[in-house]
Amino acid sequence: MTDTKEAAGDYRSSRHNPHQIEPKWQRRWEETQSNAVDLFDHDRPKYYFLTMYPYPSGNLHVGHWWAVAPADAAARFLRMSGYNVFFPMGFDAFGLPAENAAIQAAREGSSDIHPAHLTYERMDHMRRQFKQMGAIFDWSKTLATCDPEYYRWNQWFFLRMFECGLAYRKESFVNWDPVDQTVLANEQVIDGRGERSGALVEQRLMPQWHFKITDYAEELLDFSKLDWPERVKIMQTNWIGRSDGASITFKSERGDDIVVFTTRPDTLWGATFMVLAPEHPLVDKLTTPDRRDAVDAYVKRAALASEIDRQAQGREKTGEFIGAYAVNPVNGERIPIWIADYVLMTYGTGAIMAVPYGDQRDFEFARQFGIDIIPVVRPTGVDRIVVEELREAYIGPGVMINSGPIDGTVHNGEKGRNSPAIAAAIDYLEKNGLGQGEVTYRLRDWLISRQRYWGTPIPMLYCDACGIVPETEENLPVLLPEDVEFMPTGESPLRHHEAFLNAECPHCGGTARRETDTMDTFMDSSWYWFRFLSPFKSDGPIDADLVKRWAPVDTYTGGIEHAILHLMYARFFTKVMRDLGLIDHDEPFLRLRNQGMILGEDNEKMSKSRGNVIDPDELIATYGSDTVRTYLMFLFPWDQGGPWNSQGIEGVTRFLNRTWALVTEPAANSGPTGYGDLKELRRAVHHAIREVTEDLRGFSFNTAIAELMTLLNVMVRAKSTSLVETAVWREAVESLLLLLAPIAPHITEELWERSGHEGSVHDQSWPGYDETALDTDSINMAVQVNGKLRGQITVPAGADEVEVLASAKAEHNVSRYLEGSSLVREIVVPGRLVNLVVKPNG
RNA sequence: GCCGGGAUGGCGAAAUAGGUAGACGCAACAGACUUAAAAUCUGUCGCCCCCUGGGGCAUGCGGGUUCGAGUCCCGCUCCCGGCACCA
Repeated sequence: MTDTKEAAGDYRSSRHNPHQIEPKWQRRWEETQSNAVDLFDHDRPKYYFLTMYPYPSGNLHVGHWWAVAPADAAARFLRMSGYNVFFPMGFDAFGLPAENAAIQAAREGSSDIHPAHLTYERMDHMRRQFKQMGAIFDWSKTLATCDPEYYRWNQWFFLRMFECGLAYRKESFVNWDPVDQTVLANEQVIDGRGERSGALVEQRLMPQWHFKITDYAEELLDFSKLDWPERVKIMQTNWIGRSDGASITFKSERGDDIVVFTTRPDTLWGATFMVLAPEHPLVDKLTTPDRRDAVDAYVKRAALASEIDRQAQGREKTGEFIGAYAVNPVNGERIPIWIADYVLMTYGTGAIMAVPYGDQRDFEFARQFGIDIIPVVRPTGVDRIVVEELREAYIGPGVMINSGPIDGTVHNGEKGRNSPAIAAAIDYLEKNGLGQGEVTYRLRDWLISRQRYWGTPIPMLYCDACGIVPETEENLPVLLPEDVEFMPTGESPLRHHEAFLNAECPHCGGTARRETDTMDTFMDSSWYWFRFLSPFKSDGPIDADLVKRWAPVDTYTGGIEHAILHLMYARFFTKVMRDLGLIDHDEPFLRLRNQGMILGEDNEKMSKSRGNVIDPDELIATYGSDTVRTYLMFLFPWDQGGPWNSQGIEGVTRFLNRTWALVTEPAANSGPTGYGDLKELRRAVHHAIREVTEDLRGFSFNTAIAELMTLLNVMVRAKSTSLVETAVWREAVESLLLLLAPIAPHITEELWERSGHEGSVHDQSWPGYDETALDTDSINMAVQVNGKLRGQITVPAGADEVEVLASAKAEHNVSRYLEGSSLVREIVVPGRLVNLVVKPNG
């Protein structure tokens, strides 16, 4: 204890001291269980508000605050508005970083880091940090996905999906990350590199578990029940990639069927060659001896090339003729068969009919290798098409030519049967048994296997006698063993854990080996919001009654980076649960809002290596939680994000200090009350109520705070008058605290108490506004002459057009512009402006 | 290349059924209080011209519609994000 400290304390006594009041209220709220949610409360309408749960990285960074604090304000606002709000928080606790820490330790010869211990420690720490934020999370309903009582239900779902064929194992080309030693989903490969490791991804053929998300492709394209940002819906739609077209069966000269998919069956008569993917199974069979060496070499080169290399080859088309020919089913033309890496085995059938006239890639290929081009669509206004003069493929609308039975039909540029020419072609194919209309999707099945330790074990067994056998439900959970030794190579320790590996076959009782792959962690996040409702339920994954009452989630918030992955898997999983009879709704999250990203002060993504990371703990130590929360919400629009600015926080500190002083300091009460002051103050209060209510409803936190600052400024000016004795003043103070409560929960609670109120400010009803209080006696209007602002007038609120015009014309500056001119038009926008249109005389 | 989103003072930003551009805040400048500083309070603050009153120009660039355009239409430039040989 020192004198200076005392003095500082005295000096600051009239200032807001967050370090004193914030811990005080956090303690009080915990003691009184004020954040406890009664999920069985029927009296109020329910509201399930969810924000994406974090990975337990060890510390809340400012991005967590940026994502969560405004969501908390929105949830608090809804609670005051009369809803029973459930706003839970938990941890996405499985995943690579914790395991990598253990592997790193193993490399350094130490073995005292275990992902489980590390993860639980970090979760404890982050839970304490969340409490400092003052969020209304009910911590009695939380979950961690690495808890066996959570992941056993992942396994349970897997078994259900295996039973109905939605989970299956197949050997397929997968993205192998050589650094993380695991397979990655397509979604985790960015520009040919592993999303996490940044390593160049290799193509490997491995047996892997998949979920049949493609069965739901069509339903996933339906967003009609969702209030979601347009761009998220567009991103998912593009990812699913629906293509409307036809599949057509060509025959090789030997008689093999070669099925192709095309969106332009109308151009079939213009097919002058065929291309197979290098991996296509028919390549080997059809290649002629004289082409064998060249084809083999090309196939080998294509297999070795990673995705990024294929792209790096640029626009130049490569390929090899395989010596064989196919027959165009509609006209009997003999066309050469090529292989080329621009045709992908993973899309469509891995084979295409090539129409150089109507497809840019085919055009480039044909030009590269001197293959014929047959024009099949004549654009309007063009009489003659000179093939030699074509610079690029023609993909626009026109009349079909050189196309036998569909000659003269019109391709209007639309997709599928919406184009008469395409419809005619499909009709022709179907009538003659050569093909049929078909829809394909870019979306592929969800690759769920991960060759990692720190995840949910896939509950499957390999029995020498019975083959692939599912674990029985009674044996769940298949526990992840803790006594494992991490390999410096990064290989999963499960592969060497005898006690885990050896199991009894549930079918024959013989010996079986356990699957050592674990599940993609997106499995965990595909149903976690159901589990929040009953985290300790031991006889099933979800509580059907509570789910019926609370699901789906009313508002979900989180980063745009999950626009495709997590959000699409969650939608898929919800539909699967519905089809398994577990729930009866179709969509998990009715309303979605994405926050933008908060960047470092240098306008770059925050990262340790750049040294631009903002530490929220330091900010709180200096300013307190309320200031940090409020500043984050004030800084820029939440859905936009932007760079952190360490200067601006002072403005919010001042705002909260001024609010503190307004409520705690005695009024000067000396000045006179001006005429209309009372009404003006009341107008400002009700205007603020209206604006803040609308802003919080629409997640416009920055403008809500600006409005509160405006109200405070009005009140500070009013405080020096005798207004403070009035009921209007008391209403103003109460309203200010209520409107600010969701944003800055601690200071408002303290001031609510200090201003003599019983109970918590957070248990109060959200204020409503009085429309009539917004009326004014007189209105300011702008006066324009020929659209240019020339003056201002003040007119009585009820003034009619004649009065307004008279007043406008009399305005001294305006009248100057009217002299010597004749008035040709008068425009009055009530309450806004007058525009006088004049023409010079003569 | 295709699909989204964006561009407003020195800075973060407000304002769209077309109607007074720059609310709110930061920074800056000037002043008050103070022995001084901090804090606080008051004032100024888009650019340019001018004598108070005013005037001209301004929402990325160029056109258009309109009495009136940050807002609507056409054509560009740049920035950010997603997808990327998807047949």
